Amino acid sequence: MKSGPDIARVAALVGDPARANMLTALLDGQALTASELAQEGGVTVQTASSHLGKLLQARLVGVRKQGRHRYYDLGGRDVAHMLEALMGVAAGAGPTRVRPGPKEPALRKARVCYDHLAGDLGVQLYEGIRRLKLLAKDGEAIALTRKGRRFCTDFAIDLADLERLRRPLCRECLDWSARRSHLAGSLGSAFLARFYDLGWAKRVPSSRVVAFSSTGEKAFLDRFAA
Amino acid sequence: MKSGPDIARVAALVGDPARANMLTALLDGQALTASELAQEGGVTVQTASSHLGKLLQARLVGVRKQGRHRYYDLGGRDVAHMLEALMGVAAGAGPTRVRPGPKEPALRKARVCYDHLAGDLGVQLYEGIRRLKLLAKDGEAIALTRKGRRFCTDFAIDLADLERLRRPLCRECLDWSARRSHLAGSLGSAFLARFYDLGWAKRVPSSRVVAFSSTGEKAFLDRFAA
DNA sequence: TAGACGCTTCGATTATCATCGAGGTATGAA
DNA sequence: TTCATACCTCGATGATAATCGAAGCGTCTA
Repeated sequence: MKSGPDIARVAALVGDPARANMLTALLDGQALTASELAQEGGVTVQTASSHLGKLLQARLVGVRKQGRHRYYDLGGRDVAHMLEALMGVAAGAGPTRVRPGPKEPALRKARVCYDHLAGDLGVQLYEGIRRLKLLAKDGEAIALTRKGRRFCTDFAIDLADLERLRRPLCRECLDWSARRSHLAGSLGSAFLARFYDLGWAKRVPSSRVVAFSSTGEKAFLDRFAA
Repeated sequence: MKSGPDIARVAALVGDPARANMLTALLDGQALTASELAQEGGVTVQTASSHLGKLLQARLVGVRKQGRHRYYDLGGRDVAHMLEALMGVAAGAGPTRVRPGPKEPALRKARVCYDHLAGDLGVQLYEGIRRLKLLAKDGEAIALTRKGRRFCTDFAIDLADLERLRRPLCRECLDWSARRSHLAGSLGSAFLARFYDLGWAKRVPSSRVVAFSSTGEKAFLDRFAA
């Protein structure tokens, strides 16, 4: 009966609206201060502090002290993955369907998932580079082909840098809106950073939306969704 | 702020211990009656009924009436996936670490995940058939190679049968214990069924453990983990 | 040193929800 | 019909936990 990990404990933590909002706010990978998270959660700082204490104890978030601020970030990639999985279920569940707010279509199109691109464009990116044979499945891991490595160099992504990290280079991540995979891992992260650098896209403040400029989107589609 | 699906609602549902236990009991894909689920959850039937009503409304479970019984099963594959993701986080979280009960190692080695094989042996199966080039990634979906199709026929798996279903043939599923992918989809399901048929393994009653006989395990490793 | 700021801890209040007894409604058996 | 089973609904009870005011503790600025 009591087999496997204690799933109810962590689910209950995410089950509180205030905490859920905080976690979702952290889902883009950037760290936020306790007061900012209180704002995101729609509660006072005292309440938020209590919540953060619990999340911290369960390792769902981490902290870095910096001066008189305390920066909280997500506990890890598996936490992000779990949250996205929850969204996948929540999206198609309940009689109280999520009413598609004004931001919804934008989120569906392109958003940040921890530190890489998700949404329609994220899926297009992944499928594009698969179609161009820049990536190949080799056994368990996805790996860059020779052609892929050349492409990255051309695209000003320093592979040597990425490979020094202990983090896997390529990884699939399931998209809750598109229900398809997109590219995660350090390479996914590097791609997104490059899009920012090139001025193709930028983050919309205080949301997970990634806004592509019209020229940026054209360039993006040109490269990857040919 | 209020962007994306209502994650707290579903998390709160899973957050109750009784409901969590019920869901975990359903994770192996077989349907259970309301009374059986009450037992699994450690509550009376009235309480269980209340819980099941909520889970049903949120589509986390489904029902089939059959005579005077009501068979509940998991709402879908995405629900199963979410639960596994939660386990992944719960496994490595909290100061109250899960104490590895007697069943734990067995669960880690081989268990049922909805309807296919998970755990170490599940991962070995997947990696084995990848290594043998029976599967290939083609764009977005994983597909059987010609060699793979021949293998299945030899292994007495009726592909034509499987392909009539609307369900995808091959699919990856992330393992919470091994943190690697294993094979899901109707093919994953067919493989497991075949292992039962061959007498290589059988289910341990009222648990998710899949017990391989010693000869069965040898045959399994011979084929897939060569 | 004083004061402002960011955050946490403590304590009291309140609302939510799981729980189960009692009673009600289908289904199946005798 | 009558009884038993499987399940659900209703209502009362109780425990848990979210919430915020007040107060305390570091840290930065002047």
